[in-house]
Amino acid sequence: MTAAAELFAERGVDGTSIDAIAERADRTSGAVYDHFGGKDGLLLALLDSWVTDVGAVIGAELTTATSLDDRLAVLWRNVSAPAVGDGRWMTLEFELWTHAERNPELREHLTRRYRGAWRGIVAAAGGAADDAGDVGPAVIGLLFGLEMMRRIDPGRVTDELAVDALRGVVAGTSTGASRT
Amino acid sequence: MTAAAELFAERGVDGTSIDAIAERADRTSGAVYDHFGGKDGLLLALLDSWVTDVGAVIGAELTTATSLDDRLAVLWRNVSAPAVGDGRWMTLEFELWTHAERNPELREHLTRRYRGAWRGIVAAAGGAADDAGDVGPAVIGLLFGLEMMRRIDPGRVTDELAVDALRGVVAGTSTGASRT
DNA sequence: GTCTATATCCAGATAGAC
DNA sequence: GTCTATCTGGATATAGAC
Repeated sequence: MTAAAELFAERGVDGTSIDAIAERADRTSGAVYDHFGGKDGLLLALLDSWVTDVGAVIGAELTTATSLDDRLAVLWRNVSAPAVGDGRWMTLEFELWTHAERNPELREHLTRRYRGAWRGIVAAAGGAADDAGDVGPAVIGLLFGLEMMRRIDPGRVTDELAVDALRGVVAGTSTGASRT
Repeated sequence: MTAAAELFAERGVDGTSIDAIAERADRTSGAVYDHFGGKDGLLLALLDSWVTDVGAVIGAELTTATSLDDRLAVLWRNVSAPAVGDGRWMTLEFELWTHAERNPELREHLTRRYRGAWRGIVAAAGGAADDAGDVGPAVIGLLFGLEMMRRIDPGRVTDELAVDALRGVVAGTSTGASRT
């Protein structure tokens, strides 16, 4: 799975053959098929493992963050410069999303996964624990979108910009936000 | 190019062969190579054509939108339910981004393209025309990220949520926003 | 659990004729 | 500007032995 994560990040999922993965892991393709059933199964297994790791890191860092801005900065840091993987897992995450668009089984898996993440955001981003609705998708969406923009023009998306934008989204989607 | 756009959206860029594109266009692969030089050239041409179309639609719709919320709704509608293409161009856009991650030439092209888009956002989203910095990447990032979330769970990301979140981001990243 | 060997198929790309 | 023909390489997936 480590070999697959590396190669997927380097060459993309479609650009990586099972043989290449097996070779990097000092195995043969037969073993990969036996374990994961194919590339999709490997993708799913990888996805699950990654979510666990990043979630754990964020959870740990949040316990030492006091202000809202600190907590938002923790989220952003784990997206823009994560300690997990080789620091490029967002590339892989976007690719998983693309694949899910055309694979119903994978899409259902992602739906479940993201619903959990959205729920987790409420505690991290707001104080309003009763607001289980809009903050989650808005904050995660913004985190992902900002990272996309940052990859396109790294100098343009600063940490300060990210926290400013996140604070705005939290204010705009929390319960009781003013609506024009 | 229409054939390519359709097939890319249906099966993904890597899942589409030049032969398949040529066949749908009632041509042969030789003609495609002659015109675009290969799949990457075709991708670039497609990208340019799409930007022109969507930009024109948004520009037209913005002239009839008066309030800030109306203008933000115009932006969101053209991302979540665009009139251009078969309504699924965001899938293609995300895939182009993924390819750009591993193709410097394509990435430079995207950087130029997005810088233009960010500039265009200032007029649409704010009143503050002097604030050429943070609003653009923040708003486009949020639009893209929200659309990602909507694809994962369509019922969860309503138009109202999107406009609320966009309004928050505009407030948070405009000049003079309060910083804690 | 992993290997070898192989079946089957399709990809990108180019040369040269029309 | 488009075609046919073809070279060359690599992909998925499985069967069966160890």
